[in-house]
Amino acid sequence: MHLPTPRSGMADHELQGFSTKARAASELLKALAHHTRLLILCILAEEEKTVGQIEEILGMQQAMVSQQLARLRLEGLVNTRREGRMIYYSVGHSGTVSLLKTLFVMLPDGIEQQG
Amino acid sequence: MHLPTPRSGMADHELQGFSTKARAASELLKALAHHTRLLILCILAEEEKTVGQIEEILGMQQAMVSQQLARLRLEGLVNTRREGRMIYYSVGHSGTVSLLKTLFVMLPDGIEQQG
DNA sequence: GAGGAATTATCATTTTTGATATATATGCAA
DNA sequence: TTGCATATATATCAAAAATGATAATTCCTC
Repeated sequence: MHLPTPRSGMADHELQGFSTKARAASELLKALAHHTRLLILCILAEEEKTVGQIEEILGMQQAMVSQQLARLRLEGLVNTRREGRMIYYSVGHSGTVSLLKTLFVMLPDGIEQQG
Repeated sequence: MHLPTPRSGMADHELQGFSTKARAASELLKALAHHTRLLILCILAEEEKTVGQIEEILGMQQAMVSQQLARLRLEGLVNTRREGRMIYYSVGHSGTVSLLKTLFVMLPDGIEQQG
C-alpha cells in the first residue's frame, strides 16, 4: 500500500483526488478521536457487547454511550445485531483494531498523572 | 501489544488509567484528523520538505501550512531542522506512517480489504 | 552594522464544528 | 397497558478552522 502523496507539478485533478481521500480519512479519524469512543472500541475489540453492558463497564450515562455509538455507526466503525430489546455492538472493520494497536504504541510511556 | 480494555467490575483506579490513556490517544488522533495535516504527513513520509515546498505542492496559503505544521509539532508528529532561513520538516514518529497506511486502507475505496 | 527581501511563525477575528447534559421518543416484550 | 433498552432532539458551552495582518529570523548588499 502506498499513501496518497501529492507531489510538485502534479496535475490538478490528481491532487484533488488525494485531497478527497484525505478528507475521507480525516472523517474516520474524527470519529475515532474521542476518549469515550476509543474505550468503547477497545471493549468491543475483545467481544461484542450490548449498550447496557458498555454503560456498566464505563460507568457512564445511557444517552452518552448511545450518542457515541451513533457516531461510530455513522462511520461504519461498529456493527449492530438486535436480540430482543437489546442491541449488540461489535467492531465493524478489522483495520480499526490494527489502527488502535499502532496508536497506543505511539503514546509516550505511562507517566503517572493526577486524577 | 494489548489495548487498554475496561472490563466489568474493574477497580476504579485501573479504569481511570485506561481513561487517561484513551485521552492521550484521542489527542494524537485529533492532531491527525485534518485533511491538510494528513496530506502534509503523506508528503513528509516520502522525504523531508521545507514549508515553502509544502505550500507549493499543496497550493495553499503560507499561514495555513505553517499553522498546521505547528499543530503537528505540538504533538511530536513532525521534526524540524533549520538550514539557513529555511526549515525542513520530517515525520517525527515511525508509528505515524504505519498508522496512515492502515487508515487509508480502511477507506471505502479499498472495499476489497474489508472484513 | 543598517536596510531590505525571503522564509517561517504567530496573532486576532469570525465562523464552524464538536462535546455534554437533559429531555423526550421509539421499539420490543411481558 | 407497563416497563425496559436504546435512540434521537435540543440547548448550552467550548474548541477548532480559515483568513488576513503582523512579527521574528536569517541572509544579502551596501
